[in-house]
Amino acid sequence: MSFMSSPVLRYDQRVAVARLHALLELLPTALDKELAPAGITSFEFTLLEALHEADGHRLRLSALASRTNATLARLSRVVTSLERKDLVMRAPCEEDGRATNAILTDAGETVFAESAGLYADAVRRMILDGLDDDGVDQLATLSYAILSKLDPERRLAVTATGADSAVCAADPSATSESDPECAADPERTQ
Amino acid sequence: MSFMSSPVLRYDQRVAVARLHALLELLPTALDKELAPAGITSFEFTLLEALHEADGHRLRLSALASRTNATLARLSRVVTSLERKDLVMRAPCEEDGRATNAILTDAGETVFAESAGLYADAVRRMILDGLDDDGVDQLATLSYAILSKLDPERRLAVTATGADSAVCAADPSATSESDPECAADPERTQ
DNA sequence: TCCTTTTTGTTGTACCTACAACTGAGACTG
DNA sequence: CAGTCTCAGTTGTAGGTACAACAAAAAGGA
Repeated sequence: MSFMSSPVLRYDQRVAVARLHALLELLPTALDKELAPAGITSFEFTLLEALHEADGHRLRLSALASRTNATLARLSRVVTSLERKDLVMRAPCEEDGRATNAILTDAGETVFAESAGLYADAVRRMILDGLDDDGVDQLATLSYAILSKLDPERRLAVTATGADSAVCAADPSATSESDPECAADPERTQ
Repeated sequence: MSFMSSPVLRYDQRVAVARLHALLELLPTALDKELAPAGITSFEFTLLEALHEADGHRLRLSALASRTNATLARLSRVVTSLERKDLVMRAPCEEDGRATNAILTDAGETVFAESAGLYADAVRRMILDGLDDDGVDQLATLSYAILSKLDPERRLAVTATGADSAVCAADPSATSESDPECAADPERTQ
């Protein structure tokens, strides 16, 4: 019990971590500000995007939680908020009485379409623009490496193996026999 | 007005951004959980660390804001909270009647010392462990590239040029003639 | 069938953060 | 010195998020 992992980090490690920390502090707020004109947050955009890409424009809350890397509790509240703005509807799931589907409304689809450009521009301007192809590749690899340590059991959509993991537009055959009424996805955040 | 920057991103870009987004969502919470045993948040640790490294264990609130990439409003509240826990004291600045110094107390020093190992371990386990030296270097470079776009005027400590930028343990001669009574640092967050 | 466990959400509570309005102290001008 | 401007911090308010306790449905066992 005398040495424990050395208490301090190397200088270059500290620099890297400090910068990452600054990024964690600043980027979310900055992204949110870019989407403010559309009346939604960056997280809400991700949610609308997940619904847009989903079969039947609907997804179970637990599936949404997995896609958006959020807690079910958080998701429930955000969906309630989006419901008040008429961007999303709730509908009970026919197949499973416990489950609830979140469904993108027409108004939600409109807002998503409007904010998609806004979001893409923001992402380009604040993240991608200075990076060459190698940089993008490194960003993906590094992020994945860290995420893997945060989610070793690969319960999240981002760390899931397979082509549909992060951003594929819909995964038509994700669950074998489920009809569009109940979008499935067994994984959840916590 | 017919083409606007192409509305969608390339697949590899979307993957990288989605992963980064997941990181922004998950890492802060995960880090906070690691520090919970010490009774402070990751942000509070950064604040204590900044004070610990500062000359005379004191820093003006605006300087702290710059170091921690936070708003002055936020900082004011966090310092109040730390004051209630006796980890930090407030003292008016002798040189400038407007300014307030935050001073690390002995108890604060103790908590910092205790949580430093906790934090270093967490950072290693959740961020650094899977990365080789190239990875660390890429992380630093990528983060800096993005931060530069968020803070083009280099008002923040992380993006400041010079050796004291991110993590140097104290910068003894930061301000030419200021005595330890009033730690200076003209830059602020907003 | 009855009982227990797991899964899916929901909600009470507490805390944290952003934004904007505000106070008080220097600085600068005439 | 009055008037104005800027700077440093504080605080009201609103909204977001986490954690834990909860209810209801489904699954699994004896």
